[in-house]
Amino acid sequence: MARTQGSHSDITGPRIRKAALHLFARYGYAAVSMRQIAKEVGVQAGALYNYTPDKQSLLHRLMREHMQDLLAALDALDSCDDAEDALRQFIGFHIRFHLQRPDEVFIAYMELRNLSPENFAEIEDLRRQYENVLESILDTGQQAGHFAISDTKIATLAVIAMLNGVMTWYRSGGRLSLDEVEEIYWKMVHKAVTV
Amino acid sequence: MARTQGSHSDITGPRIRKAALHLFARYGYAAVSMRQIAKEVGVQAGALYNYTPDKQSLLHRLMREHMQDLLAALDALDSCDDAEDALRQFIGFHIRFHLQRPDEVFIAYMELRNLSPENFAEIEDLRRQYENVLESILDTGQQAGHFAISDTKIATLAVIAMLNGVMTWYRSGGRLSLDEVEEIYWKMVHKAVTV
DNA sequence: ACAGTATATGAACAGATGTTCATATAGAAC
DNA sequence: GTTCTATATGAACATCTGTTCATATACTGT
Repeated sequence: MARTQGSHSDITGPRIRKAALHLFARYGYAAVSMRQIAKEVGVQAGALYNYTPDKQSLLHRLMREHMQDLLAALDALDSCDDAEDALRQFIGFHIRFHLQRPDEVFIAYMELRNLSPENFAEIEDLRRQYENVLESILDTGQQAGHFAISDTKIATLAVIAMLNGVMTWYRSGGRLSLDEVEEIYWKMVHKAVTV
Repeated sequence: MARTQGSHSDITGPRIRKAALHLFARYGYAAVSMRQIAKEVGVQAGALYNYTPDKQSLLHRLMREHMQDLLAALDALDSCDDAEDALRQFIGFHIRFHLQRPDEVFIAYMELRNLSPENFAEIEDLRRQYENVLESILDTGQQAGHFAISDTKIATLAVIAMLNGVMTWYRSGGRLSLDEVEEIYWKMVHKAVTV
């Protein structure tokens, strides 16, 4: 056999990335073979190389696109003049965006060490950009006298780490609604950064 | 050749676990081969099987021993009557214990999905025990009227997630001393859980 | 209908994988 | 010194690894 009926790069390409995303998130990049990805797509392993130069690039692309989507979505929010409003908005955005993309989040977090040095540097830069947005919010509130934070750099990392914790336990249809989760975290974070 | 000079299970055993710990933390369980571990120890791959029935058991043992050490160390602390004292003590303990064992912590966190179902259940149980200690502290303080927490279960996970964030950025000899880090996190957590 | 291009197959590559085992030597006990 | 056991070797097993490539078929434009 050779080219199959209905085959199209517009279809196969996304399907490959979706399968890779799913498998990488579930078993880890190193534990997943190109043949497993191909099998999930319903294709032979060789066909994958029409869509990625190698396995590493497949991982890198998934992570890069995720981080770019994250930054674009954050950028699309209405801007808030008040730091407290901005912080609340950030918390809600972070929780909702990440809960909608559990696989991407998991990979972006767990597979950093499987990136080549150049690819790693690029992803780290995107991550830093995201953190900087929160840090600016905390800085602004601090200078306006609304917040009382010992160290805004650390507070930034602490808040993000805390919010990321949600991904490990939240299940939709569970005890708490998304609104409730958002409210609980907002209360905790707000108290933590306020005088 | 066969048995080598100076060979002893009391020496080789720990060296194998140390090498596995180091390599698993650095490259991930799936990405590390038995031959790599053997090479780091200075031995042939076959010799590893005098010390572990298989690769999976090697990972499991490392994780189990780490969690048991953690629980034992926590248990050895002086007990505090006051919930605020207990919380502060817990925060300091968590940060210091985990920073002393970065490889173990990393593995216990990242390699859960590479455990067999039975092994996973065992490690999860130990983790739960640890979380329960913090949850009791929060419950006690809540009932005594010192804390104002919407949901102690979530607050427990939030605090631990926040503290775990320290492992990703703290470097000894860096900008902040351990005492300073502890103080900053204590302030944030204390404010977050207080009225 | 035909030519050109896009997209797949499937075999092949060299090497790595976890694990087993017959065998050999080192150390311990008497 | 002899016997027994603990501890290693190194070859072998079948299978899997990422990647390449000649080839064949499906689609696209004329």
